Amino acid sequence: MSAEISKAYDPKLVEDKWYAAWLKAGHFTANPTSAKPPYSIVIPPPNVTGVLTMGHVLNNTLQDILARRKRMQGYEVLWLPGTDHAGIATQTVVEKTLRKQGVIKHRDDLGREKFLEKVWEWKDKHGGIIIQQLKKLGCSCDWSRERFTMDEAYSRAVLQTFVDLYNKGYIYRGQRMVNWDPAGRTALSDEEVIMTETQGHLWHIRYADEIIVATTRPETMLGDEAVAVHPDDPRYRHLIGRKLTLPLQNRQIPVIADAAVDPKFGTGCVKVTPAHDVADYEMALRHNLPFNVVIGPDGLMTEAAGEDFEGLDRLECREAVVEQLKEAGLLVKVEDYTHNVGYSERTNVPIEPYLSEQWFLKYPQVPRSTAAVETDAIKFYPERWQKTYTHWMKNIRDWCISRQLWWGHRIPVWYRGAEIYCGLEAPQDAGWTQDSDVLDTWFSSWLWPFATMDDSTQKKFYPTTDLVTGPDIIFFWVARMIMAGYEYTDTKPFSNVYFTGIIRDAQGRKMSKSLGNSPDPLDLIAKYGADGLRFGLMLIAPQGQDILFDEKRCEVGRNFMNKLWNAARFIQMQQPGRTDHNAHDLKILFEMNDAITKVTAALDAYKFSEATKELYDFVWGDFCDWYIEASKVSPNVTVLNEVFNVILRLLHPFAPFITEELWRGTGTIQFAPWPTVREIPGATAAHAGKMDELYAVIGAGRQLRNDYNLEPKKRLTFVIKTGEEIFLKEVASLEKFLNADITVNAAYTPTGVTPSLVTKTATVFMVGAVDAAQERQRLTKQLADIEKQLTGTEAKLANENFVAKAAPVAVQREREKLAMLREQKDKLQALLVKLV
RNA sequence: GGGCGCUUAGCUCAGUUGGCUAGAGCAUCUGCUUUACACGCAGAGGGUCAAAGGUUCGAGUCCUUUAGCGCCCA
Repeated sequence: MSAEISKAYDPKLVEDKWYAAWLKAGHFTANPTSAKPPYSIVIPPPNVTGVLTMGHVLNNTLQDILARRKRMQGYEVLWLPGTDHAGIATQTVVEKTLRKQGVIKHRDDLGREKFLEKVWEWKDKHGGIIIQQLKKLGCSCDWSRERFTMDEAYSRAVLQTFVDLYNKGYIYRGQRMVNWDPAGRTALSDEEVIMTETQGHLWHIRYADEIIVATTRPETMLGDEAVAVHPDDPRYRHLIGRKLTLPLQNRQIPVIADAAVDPKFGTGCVKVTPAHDVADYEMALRHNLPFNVVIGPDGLMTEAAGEDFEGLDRLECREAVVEQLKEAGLLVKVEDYTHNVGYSERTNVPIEPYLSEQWFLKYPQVPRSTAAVETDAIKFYPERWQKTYTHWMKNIRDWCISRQLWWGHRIPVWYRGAEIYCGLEAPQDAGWTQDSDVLDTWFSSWLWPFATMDDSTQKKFYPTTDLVTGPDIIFFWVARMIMAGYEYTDTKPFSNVYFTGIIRDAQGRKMSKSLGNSPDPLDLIAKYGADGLRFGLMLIAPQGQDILFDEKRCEVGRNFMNKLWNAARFIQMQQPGRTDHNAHDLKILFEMNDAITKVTAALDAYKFSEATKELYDFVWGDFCDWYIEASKVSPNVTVLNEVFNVILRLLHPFAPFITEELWRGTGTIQFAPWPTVREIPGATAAHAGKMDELYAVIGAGRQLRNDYNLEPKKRLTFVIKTGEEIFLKEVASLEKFLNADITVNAAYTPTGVTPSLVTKTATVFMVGAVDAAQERQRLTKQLADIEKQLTGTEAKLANENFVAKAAPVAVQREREKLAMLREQKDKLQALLVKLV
């Protein structure tokens, strides 16, 4: 620390400097040959082309806190970073950009290879941004081990996994109804579909004299192959087996009976569109109906839809169909109707059920993975996510893993006529064509905890210890990693999973780019410092609760860093003096031990905001408000330094930069030992209690001063009436705190009107100021307060049940309280009598 | 329809296995260039703990029901 230290803390002069120094020293690099016990955590890989959001700030601050504390606790720490290729998101962004630039209309214009070149170019240009941003935040990742899901070695592991699961029979190909994203022109897994309650209509259409069907999607009628009724529905039994003419298409379709029909829905007869509805598809299989595809993969109507409709977008077609039905007099009525519609997580367009040839995975290791979480072999924080996990695992369905994209790991399967070959390399002989699909991005990220590690790293650091992620990807990622871990490493991939809350804006809305309510973390870092941002956020991030973020929070963090900075300035200005432990020293040393205990326990339990609050209160309240103020009377520089040293160490995981800057110990604070409680003679809870009473008297004195509007500058005179010894010893500090001349006198009797306040063990008299009326009012109010409490306590003790059944400690406590309150009451009454 | 969570001061939230007068930060009000800090100091006001019922000597805390909000799954 330089001799001249500025009044206000400026993080800009500190943060980048230290981060560069840490990198240069290689402090974040994990050593697999170390003798220290291992601690490891893998980053949830952000989208390679993404930028830092508040969600990332939260998530990565938590991981950094875990990693930094473990380093201080003597672990060999690996925090493994990396990015995800995010197939559909990245491809969409690149395609959109090229389109805007006028380079192409569609990726087909470039062709697969050229397009992929463009994506790689994009990745090289934008791929590093989020990594740089994580560094700004102070993340202590081992950058030498940074991985990308499309790295050569990683890709090989992904393909190897596919081949292996194929050979084991877990992977199969089949013609199925899948969730189709017509904008991305790809299949999606169930998890990528977001069900949204949508206001729509229910159109009632007359198919024949007696048959009216109700539908939310009239455009699909062009592909109808039947009308179905419930077999026991008396209204329609006589129609089963008959044929009717499908309106607009003039095709003959049968009336069939199927128990899946709900007689209560609409009129009780439903249209059956085998190729465009999941339930209808199942029904068609049962009844051997043809699959008539009228909506193409691009969301446009096909030739089969008829010449009036071919080429129309599915939503335009809906209007056109309704219009023609209306003209034909077949539209019976239209009702408003609220129903759930699936939207693509990525492109935000309504999902189309679509019949296509896709690859599916039957999940391996399901029972073992389910049990792991149920038995706490893998522990979830907060615990309640267990239920969500278990429910999903017990209702697990095969995973559609093929995507009709170009950006990703291409499926390692080749075809030649009816022959299929699955392997890491293409077959040598001629005539083979590779499957054109790529794998779902999550099919690569489920291998992340181990596929990112080379052998020696794995040997030391796998399985990993903690995982920090959002509950929104519990199925996408967490569950799948557990299954992959057991399948490929025969062990769990991590022991603890901490689920963060979701960051929302001050109005509780999810932060999103389109709403523009997501502040740029880099702006916040520039304004408040990374430490301030981290600390402010940690203060409001309780376990498992969503976080309503407001920029004001960062101010609290910044102010706290400034407070810490100025405490350091104060200490720096002190001259060595006294070395004994006075009452204030013992008090702060007790509180220090208490803080060490509480912060350690909170972090052990993953209660980050509790730890942060404890630090805030200890530093600002105990240390700055009381101990530094007391030090102004007579400092003990050794104790000031010892306590401050502990503060810096406790705070380092939360605020790495400023603590390193202020650190006066040897070497970097990053490897300074995590504080532990030290036995200090006299630094007891009993002593701290006495000191709290002293502080209460100071509070009473200040209150008297304020109540009588006396300036802080004005020197006052107080008499403290008490038999407590500590007050006699602390006259000097009382005088400093109260800016007053203090007399301690156990037998004091005031003459005339003397404002006073009664505390638990003392009465504080402010000698000299006079206002009988005001004083009577004050004392009366205080007396009323005491009497109210007294009534409650008396009632409690008068209750035989309480005395008989309550814990003896509780009863004893009440008795002591009663005695104290009676004493206070007597004192107040005596004072009031004198005022008359 | 099933599951989970939330409801405490104007705002955002703490509140351990039930037990001192329910706390903090922000905001508000009063007074302060007190020689670490106005990103500060001292003090004050502000709450029927969503509602009802129950268990208990005692409920913000445990149980039941209801209402509102949010999320997940069908």
